[in-house]
Amino acid sequence: MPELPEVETIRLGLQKYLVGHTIENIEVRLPRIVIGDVKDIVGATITGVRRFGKGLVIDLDTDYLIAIHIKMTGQLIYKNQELRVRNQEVKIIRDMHSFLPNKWTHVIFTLDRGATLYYNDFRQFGWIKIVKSEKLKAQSFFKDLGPEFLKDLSLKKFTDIVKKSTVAIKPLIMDQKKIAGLGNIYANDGLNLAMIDSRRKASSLTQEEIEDLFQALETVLKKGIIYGGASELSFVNVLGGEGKYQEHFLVYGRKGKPCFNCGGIIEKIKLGGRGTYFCPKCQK
DNA sequence: GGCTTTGTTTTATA
DNA sequence: GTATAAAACAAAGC
Repeated sequence: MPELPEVETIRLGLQKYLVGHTIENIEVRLPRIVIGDVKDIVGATITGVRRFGKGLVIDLDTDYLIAIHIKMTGQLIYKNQELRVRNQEVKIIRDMHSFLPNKWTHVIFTLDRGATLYYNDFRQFGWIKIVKSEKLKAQSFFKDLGPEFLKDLSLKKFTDIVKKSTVAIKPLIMDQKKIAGLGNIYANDGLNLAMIDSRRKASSLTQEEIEDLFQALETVLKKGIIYGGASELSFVNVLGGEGKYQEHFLVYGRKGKPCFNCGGIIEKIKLGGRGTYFCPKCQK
């Protein structure tokens, strides 16, 4: 699912292709997705793209910005006349990506120089907010976001968070208010790599285990970014191409298969209301 | 038609 | 107020 590495993959693409483009028009096909007034940003030029946890921010040369959360199934796809040949070379993973706009296209940003940015979302969970830049940190989601891996989460901070919580370790590290960026894939895989039982009470982890987990989570997140994210459900990059991390899952989605670490058979349980994959043999 | 999927978001509880 | 838990929400595939 779109987690830190997937959203970072999108950010890198948007940063590369969108900066310098002017927004000429915005067509909103599903009003529920868009919060704020699109008229406020027509004519603005894109200056940069930032990421906060799983959230994206498109900065403009005006007082406004565009904040986007793609939740489970959102896609941001960039098309450009000049890139047409290149786009065709990108492997298409679902029919829904073949033609744009399609029935899951809810917002269409028409940019200058023949470019278009499509927002697709077949479950329609995502949102696009148009807000004054200074109000970003007052928005829900951004307001309560915790520190994040590979950015502003130090081992010390991580240790403090883990030690003072009585919640099971997996739901804890997936709590965006505590730590931003981890979702079900990377939380499961990181716990397997660190050989820690997802059900353990956070405060029961030793200092050594906390350090192992910190390292393991950074490792799987970096790996996710290197592979361009995991195209498990509907994730694609901004050119509509798929990521490769799903070919490297350690435990996520691998119920009944052998653990790469010890050969134990991976089990699936429900923890904190979410599917949890783990190896009962080596995750202690 | 019920169950499952996820990332918030809201509501309830301690 | 804080921490936690559980339910709700969205749509679609099986």
